[in-house]
Amino acid sequence: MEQNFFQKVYEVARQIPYGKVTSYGAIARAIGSARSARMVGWAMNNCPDDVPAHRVLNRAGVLTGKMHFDGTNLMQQLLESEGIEVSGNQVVDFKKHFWQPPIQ
DNA sequence: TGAGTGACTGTAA
DNA sequence: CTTACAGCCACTC
Repeated sequence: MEQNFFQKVYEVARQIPYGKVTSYGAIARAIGSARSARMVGWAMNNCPDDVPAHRVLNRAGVLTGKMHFDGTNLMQQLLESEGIEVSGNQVVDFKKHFWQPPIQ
């Protein structure tokens, strides 16, 4: 299988700058499948180590995938280490840290 | 081959 | 304002 979809997801996810975050929908739109936001999250389930999955959140800025990380608070700590404030499972000033991936 | 599922999103009530 | 529902695509069983 080509797995082109996954490759595109990873390619976009890798472009997320340090200290920035984006949403599944934004990535889905960037790869031309705006309605495949769920698939983006599914792709993250197989995320390679070189893909900063902790910078990918849902539209509300909530760490929906935090449970998929080894540590219960690993995702939050990674974000905080990049200068992003996290309250509980939600990012503070999400829009401020939001990064729009380039539409291909 | 068909039905079920998911790290989501947007609109409706 | 908050809560619910339906749509969506790709993948697994």
